[in-house]
Amino acid sequence: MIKCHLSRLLGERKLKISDVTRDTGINRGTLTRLYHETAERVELDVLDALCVYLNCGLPDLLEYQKSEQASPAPLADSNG
Amino acid sequence: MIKCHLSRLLGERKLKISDVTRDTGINRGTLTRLYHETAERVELDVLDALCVYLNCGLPDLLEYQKSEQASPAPLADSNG
DNA sequence: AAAAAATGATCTTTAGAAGGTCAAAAAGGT
DNA sequence: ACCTTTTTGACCTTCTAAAGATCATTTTTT
Repeated sequence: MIKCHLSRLLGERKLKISDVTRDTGINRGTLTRLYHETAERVELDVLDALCVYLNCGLPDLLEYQKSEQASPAPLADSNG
Repeated sequence: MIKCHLSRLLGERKLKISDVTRDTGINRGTLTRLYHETAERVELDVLDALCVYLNCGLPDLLEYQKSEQASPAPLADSNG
């Protein structure tokens, strides 16, 4: 699954959602969804603006947490 | 800006867009947009499925390239 | 306690992914 | 070379969730 660490990042910096909205122009509803991890999509512009604003990399904001590998990566040069 | 390295990842693995569509169920149009970096949004489920399928982390797929950033402490007395 | 600010909830609008189809381009086989 | 199959790009319609706005509640500040 994809984890969003916006709440942690804001907490560490003692920032409020309203601060981020005010300073970046990102919609408050969007930030709220990311904060509470209820967002299902994200605009790349938003990711970019958050990385700029928080001065962090994408991995700090979004993390892929491997749960289980259902199917291994396919081999390309054996067949096909 | 946010760079998407799907084309590189597929190239390295000698995979075609059609392979990914077939194996992951991700919409071909979505993959095409990510491949050509014309996507403006992305579903978190898609990122997750791609990381699982390509057995890679999010940073391998999406990269934040710092270009310019907001200055937290602008200079007032510079002699420009 | 009052005022201001921040947040959660919800509604409508808008943008773009999902899903499908068609034609052109590659790839494969005879 | 030819023909067939697969892949891909382009386009259209449908559907979903972010954008934008507003209201009520909660929290913070004075």
